[in-house]
Amino acid sequence: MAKVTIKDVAKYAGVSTAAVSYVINEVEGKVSTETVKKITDAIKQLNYIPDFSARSLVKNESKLIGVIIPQTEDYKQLLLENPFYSEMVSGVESKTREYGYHMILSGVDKGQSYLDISIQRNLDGAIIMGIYRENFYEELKQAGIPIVLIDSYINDKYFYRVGIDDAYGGYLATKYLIDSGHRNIALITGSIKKDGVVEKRFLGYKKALEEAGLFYNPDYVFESSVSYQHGLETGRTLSQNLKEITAVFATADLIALGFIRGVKESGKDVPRDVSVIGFDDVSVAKIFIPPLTSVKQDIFLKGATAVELLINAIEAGKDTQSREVLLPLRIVERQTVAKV
Amino acid sequence: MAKVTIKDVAKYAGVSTAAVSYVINEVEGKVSTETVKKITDAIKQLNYIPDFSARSLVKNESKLIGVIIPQTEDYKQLLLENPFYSEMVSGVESKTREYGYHMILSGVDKGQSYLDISIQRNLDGAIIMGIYRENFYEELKQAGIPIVLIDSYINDKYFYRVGIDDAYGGYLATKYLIDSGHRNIALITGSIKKDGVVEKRFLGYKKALEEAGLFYNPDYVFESSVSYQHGLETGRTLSQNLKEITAVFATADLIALGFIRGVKESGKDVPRDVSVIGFDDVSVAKIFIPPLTSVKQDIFLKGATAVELLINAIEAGKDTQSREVLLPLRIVERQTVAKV
DNA sequence: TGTCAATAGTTAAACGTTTAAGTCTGGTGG
DNA sequence: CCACCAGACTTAAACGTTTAACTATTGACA
Repeated sequence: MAKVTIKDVAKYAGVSTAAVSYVINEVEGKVSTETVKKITDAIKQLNYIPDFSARSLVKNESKLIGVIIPQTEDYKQLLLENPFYSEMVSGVESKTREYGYHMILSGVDKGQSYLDISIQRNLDGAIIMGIYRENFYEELKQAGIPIVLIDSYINDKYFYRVGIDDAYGGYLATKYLIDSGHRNIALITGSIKKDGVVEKRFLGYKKALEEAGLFYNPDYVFESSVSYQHGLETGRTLSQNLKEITAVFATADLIALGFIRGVKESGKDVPRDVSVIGFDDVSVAKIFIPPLTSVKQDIFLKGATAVELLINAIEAGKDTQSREVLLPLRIVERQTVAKV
Repeated sequence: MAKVTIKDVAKYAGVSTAAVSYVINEVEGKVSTETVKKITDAIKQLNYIPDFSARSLVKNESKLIGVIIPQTEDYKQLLLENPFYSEMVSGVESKTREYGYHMILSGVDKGQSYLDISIQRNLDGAIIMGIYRENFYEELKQAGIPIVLIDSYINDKYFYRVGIDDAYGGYLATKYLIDSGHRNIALITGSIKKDGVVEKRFLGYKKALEEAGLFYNPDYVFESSVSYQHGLETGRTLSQNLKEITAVFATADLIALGFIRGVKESGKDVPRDVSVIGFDDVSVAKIFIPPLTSVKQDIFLKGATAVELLINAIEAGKDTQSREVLLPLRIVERQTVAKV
């Protein structure tokens, strides 16, 4: 069954391919209403569906956007097991489809530049989640397409950005613990890199302590990777000698969950022996036992918003309203922090 | 910065575009080694990257595969929050990239046929996860491309399939509970549809009971949706009057997790008051408290295997070895079932 | 010396669209 | 009645590749 092309439609309707193209693209005043009818009928009859590759070639637009999410260290596997990313991708797909685009979800191979796929596929735009090596962004600009960065503090006007106020989030979490009566609050966190999301949260933590007249104790920060494993390990060690620490702010829910597990393994309890607050409010946070108190951000919306920014930029050209949107944050109280 | 095309390369190297094309496609014996060198140099110099749209047009292959996963009932959102699907997608992406393909991840809109995107994008193949309405498959066949179905019992030789032996899995789970000394075993499950995955697991459950000389009691099966919510609710109601039930087989981890939560809410404990075994061994199962005993399948591998089957079919044409692969299953013992 | 074949290229059509430029056919206004 | 124009189309080039068919050169061999 050979592919039905615009030529078949033209022949069937007894017109030129140009006429057909005009009605597909709804060009005004080029073809009379009766001919339009003939053509739309033919399209229906033959079940014609345009070929985006061919269109892409001449119009230089593909209705395709690229989405990259971080990978494991061996570059083999997307961090899609992390609910944070999968929820975000879900938001992206939803809006993408709503706008009549499709999305290519991909990681980037070791040596490869993201530029490659952008050119190969003629991407109209791209959404990048998370942080990459510095010159990655320079490569990206070469592509010459609109790009939105999610959760990045890269200060470059070329990029559109959607994120949250991470410093405020860190502040919020810490203040919540302080307001609950805690004084000695540990921080369990991924690696604190200059201008990274994690650093901002850390800064918020410090600010809240300071504001409350509390002493910032570097011994209270446990810095490693943002992973369940890191939480688990510090939960284990920390609960051996809990000394004066009564509460913990984990800069990601996954860390918090690991921590709680580590604590429980050691026979202690959350929140009886130590309180925990997480960050992100990933979907598992609420089904966990005990349900995790966390700084909630709307992850699905984050993905969806990125698409809106992007498609605005693609279609409106330069004159898009905002280059940056910050989504709201709020504490959701569940059962992992005790009032003292 | 205009796009660099094969013509630019040809001009730069002082040859025809055909020659360039031959070296890109590594056609043997068409161009001399020295000319190859000239051309590859030119490609490097100009940083030329082929345009897949153009290639797709003439070769009628896009190096693009489509991946559809189920959606929420309003068709707005992918079931990507469900770790089962996100892990599988991760497996798909990994292998896809390894083979030099890209993947379009998409849901299907209400009225739309999946055929549309297949034709629009010239997909080389597709992977369908989960179950859809019956005539969906008929539409799919129209596309004329290889398609692999994951977790489907559709009996149609057109499709490639990867799955597990669900009946065996159900049997395994139930037998494990029986071997642990349980006699009155409830089943909490999504809706049991003819030839669905869930029905097979149910059948396995019955078989294990039978084999052990136990009475199958229809009052012990709680059938609704495969969701955390369903588990939660039956956990709540069931723990009110636990009468003689001592163990529960949930046909999905998410259900099991909800159930445990419901039980705990009512002041009872797992596995003290009731044992629970899940199915799938989703990544959260092991980080849950208590860690969930479950029938493990390798979800990532499932996605990856689907890609391998698919790309074999695409590239080898008809003569691919197997049209169907069943992945192994095994119990992973954790802390939710008690020996009595 | 003439024939043939192998090697190393080139030419040009084709893939399925879009779109600027061209053509034809009736009007309409002067 | 002529010039002009608007409306409704068609023609054909272009987008960036691939590839079948062709050409030109060289060399081997009878």
